[in-house]
Amino acid sequence: MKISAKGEYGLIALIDVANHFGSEPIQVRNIANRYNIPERFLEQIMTTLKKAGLVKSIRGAHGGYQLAKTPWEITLGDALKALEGEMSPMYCVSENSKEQCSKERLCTIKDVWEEIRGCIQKTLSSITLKDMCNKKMEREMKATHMYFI
Amino acid sequence: MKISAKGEYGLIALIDVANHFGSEPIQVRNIANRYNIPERFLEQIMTTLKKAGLVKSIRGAHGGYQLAKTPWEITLGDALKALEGEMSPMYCVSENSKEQCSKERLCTIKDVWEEIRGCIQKTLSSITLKDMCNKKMEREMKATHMYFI
DNA sequence: TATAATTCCGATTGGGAAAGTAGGAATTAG
DNA sequence: CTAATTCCTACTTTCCCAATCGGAATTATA
Repeated sequence: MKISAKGEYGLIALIDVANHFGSEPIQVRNIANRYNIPERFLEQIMTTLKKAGLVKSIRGAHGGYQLAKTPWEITLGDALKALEGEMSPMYCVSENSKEQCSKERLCTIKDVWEEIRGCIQKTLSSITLKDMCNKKMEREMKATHMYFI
Repeated sequence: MKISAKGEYGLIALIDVANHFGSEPIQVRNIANRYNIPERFLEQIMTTLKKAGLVKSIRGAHGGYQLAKTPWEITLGDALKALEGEMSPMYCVSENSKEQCSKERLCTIKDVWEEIRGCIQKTLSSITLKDMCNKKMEREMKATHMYFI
């Protein structure tokens, strides 16, 4: 029950792009170097994020990626749904579960999975990229003793 | 982010054993047949549950498995922890994460994983096998129109 | 005591997905 | 024109889950 490297890398990259919101596009190569992520792998992950409408790309020299929306319009839930599929512990409680489980009528466990899916989703959809950026800034200020006052 | 077949089968089996609490031991073969689980695979899973101290085994003819505690002393959290390892979305927030992540001091995502781990754990540790048995009985009564009154 | 029913132990296999690699096409700034 | 970049498609490699297998050890019972 762990998220994959794709999910982790993708989140890191997306937050990094969010941290540069409003400025020049960010290149895959830079992100990959900053966080020690295999470049060609991250390339593909960015494509996923683009298809999901979370980032937009600018091709050619000086190209790169930018957020497709504002940082407070994108939640971690959006991001992980694009990267990992819906964060649910069991297929039977995923949104796109086509075929209904044959044992559903007598299954007592499904309710549990449903509850867990719910609390995960609630948490993830309450946190925006903006929140993550803010938190990062706080952290860095503490780490470098750059307090206001 | 899905639980494995091992986790699912194991939970089903454990609940089944709980449903027979107080009576004769239940055989792997029977459980496997009842729920259409590969018998030899379930065998191994039961070993896992036994090592975790959730069931006890009786060897030889007329042997089988019984709960090692009462159904209200075992939570779904206990069971899944034995079967799947701790239910957390990321290694860095698992109890037994030996080596601390080198980027931890500046990592803003860990808090999120921690929160998710917490809510999953809270849910799972609040539900006992007894609860599952009760729920099952309710379901079956409804399904067969055996209402009291 | 022989037999059948079990759990127990260790090894092995097969498949599929995750993780990463690779080549080159298309696009664009300078 | 050139260098920097994304884009597209395919391939490889690695790993682990799921399942299978053979047989040993244990035990009730006929």
